Amino acid sequence: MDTAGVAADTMPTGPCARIPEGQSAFVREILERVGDKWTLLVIATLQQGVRRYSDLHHTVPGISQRMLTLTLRQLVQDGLVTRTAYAEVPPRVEYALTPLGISLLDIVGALIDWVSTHHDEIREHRTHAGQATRKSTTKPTPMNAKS
Amino acid sequence: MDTAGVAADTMPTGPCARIPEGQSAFVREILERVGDKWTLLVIATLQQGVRRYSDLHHTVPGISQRMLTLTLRQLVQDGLVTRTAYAEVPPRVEYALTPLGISLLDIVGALIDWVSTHHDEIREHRTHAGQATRKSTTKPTPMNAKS
DNA sequence: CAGGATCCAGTTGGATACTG
DNA sequence: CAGTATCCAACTGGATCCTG
Repeated sequence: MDTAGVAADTMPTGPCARIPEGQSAFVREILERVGDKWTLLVIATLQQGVRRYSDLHHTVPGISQRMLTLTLRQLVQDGLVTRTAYAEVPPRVEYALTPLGISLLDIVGALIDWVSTHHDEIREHRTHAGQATRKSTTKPTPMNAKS
Repeated sequence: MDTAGVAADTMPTGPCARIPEGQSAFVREILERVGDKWTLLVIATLQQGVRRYSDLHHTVPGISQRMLTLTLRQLVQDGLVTRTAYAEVPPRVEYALTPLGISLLDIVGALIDWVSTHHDEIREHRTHAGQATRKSTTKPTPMNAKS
């Protein structure tokens, strides 16, 4: 899958192809959206259907009420999740993914898949890192005879 | 917008359809890898070819030496980027993406593409959010539970 | 030029307690 | 049950100075 060229439309590979500043703003926007600690986890849980607050609190291991509330509120505000509150005596609130949220989850699935595929490869690098990164013993074209 | 019945009725996957704990660990690993402030930006810059330290420092707007060094070191350690140091009088170090890093960038491209497509949609939600998310005045089916 | 070391501000996020 | 509010520890990341 390393040979697949999916979306490189706005990324010209020319010699002077510096990174567009607008593009970096986009990258930032992604990270601020899904790059926090719980957003993706909540979305992934919501993928399996409508969930109540306590359900989410129980399903996502280790999340606090504060973080769950904050994450959900952000997701609702961004239109990725719907919130439905029932005015019952025991309060009941249900959260569900919107089509927009589902589409995001679809993209994220590819990322999860990537990590599942390469995470052992990465871990291998992490363990004994630093043998080819040494001073260039292979000598590509060093020593420009500066002096 | 208010059609929250996206997949509400579809409650399959049985009672034990909770999110796999191993999966959440994977999600975490993704975020800790590419979810920081600069990693994706550096990778995106490296997509355009081999870059020197100062090149990266100049190309990625606003990054500090500390963060550039830390990000690069992490990427090299994970096997996503190669580091080549030339033993010249003016030190020269070049960074380049490995096939693994390229494959990651390919996945991330899809994410960028998603944001490019839906970011105006999200912004629209963010601006006037909070009218359909109110207490259910429509009274869906507030059936009194048993107790 | 490339990067290490240190200090410090801003932010994230967890634990707890309280409310409607 | 479904949050809200407050406090606080940990981490992130920027600025600056220093080294090979």
